[in-house]
Amino acid sequence: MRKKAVINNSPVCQVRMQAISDTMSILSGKWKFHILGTLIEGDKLGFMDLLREVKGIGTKMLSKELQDLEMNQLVSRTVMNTKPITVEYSITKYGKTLSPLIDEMAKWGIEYRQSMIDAERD
Amino acid sequence: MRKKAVINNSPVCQVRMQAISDTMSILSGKWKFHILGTLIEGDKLGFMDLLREVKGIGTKMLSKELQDLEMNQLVSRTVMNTKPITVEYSITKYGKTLSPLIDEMAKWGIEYRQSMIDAERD
DNA sequence: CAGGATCCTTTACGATACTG
DNA sequence: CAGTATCGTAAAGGATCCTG
Repeated sequence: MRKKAVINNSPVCQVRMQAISDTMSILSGKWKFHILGTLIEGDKLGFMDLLREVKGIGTKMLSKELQDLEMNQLVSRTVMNTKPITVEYSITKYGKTLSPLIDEMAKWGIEYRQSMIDAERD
Repeated sequence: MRKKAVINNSPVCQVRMQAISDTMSILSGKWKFHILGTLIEGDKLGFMDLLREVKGIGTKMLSKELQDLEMNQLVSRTVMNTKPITVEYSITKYGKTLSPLIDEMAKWGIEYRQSMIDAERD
């Protein structure tokens, strides 16, 4: 009878894993963090503004990702009364609750780059 | 001449975006956070242990993701001197630097669930 | 036990053209 | 301007079988 590795599979831990999955699925894809980051920097941007700022993205992806984010209340979309019509996207109050997470990602990434540079000099 | 939205595209900001991309690409895919989370909870797990703990994953994905993580120094792999051979996977010291990020993901996900529940009762 | 090889499905993503 | 529609490619992921 072999030993079985026992890890912490308490309810708390299951909830944690589920939470991580939730977060990941909401922020999944290549562009969401970029879009959110951009909107956090510069509040109120038009579709074309985002297309320019989020380097490399196309209209299809931008449109789709914005819809996802809007559905999850992370960004708001306002159609302006102009002609031709313009739209203003901005981050919601709720979307701003992602700032600590985004900051952590940026922080870790920066430290990662640094550790790569350090490792090169040996 | 139309107004152009000006956002913060300073070098600092570019670096930040790049850092976020780096982090994402290292932790990309459906399973990396799960594997890391599991290894942080229960240090020293065999391949089969992980296969059991990371619910839903198959051998191919597990194997591939572990290799990715090992390549980035986030987990270590030790072949034991047994027969048949067994392997011990564990999180590295460097891998543990991801804890704050993982914690943030879990935290946000939990709050997200709660906000969904709250929104339901209106 | 640990994992590679193979085959297959599905999803993500991208380029381009078009519309109110 | 702000998208949608269409088409095509590539990558991700999964099921199953096989081997040292």
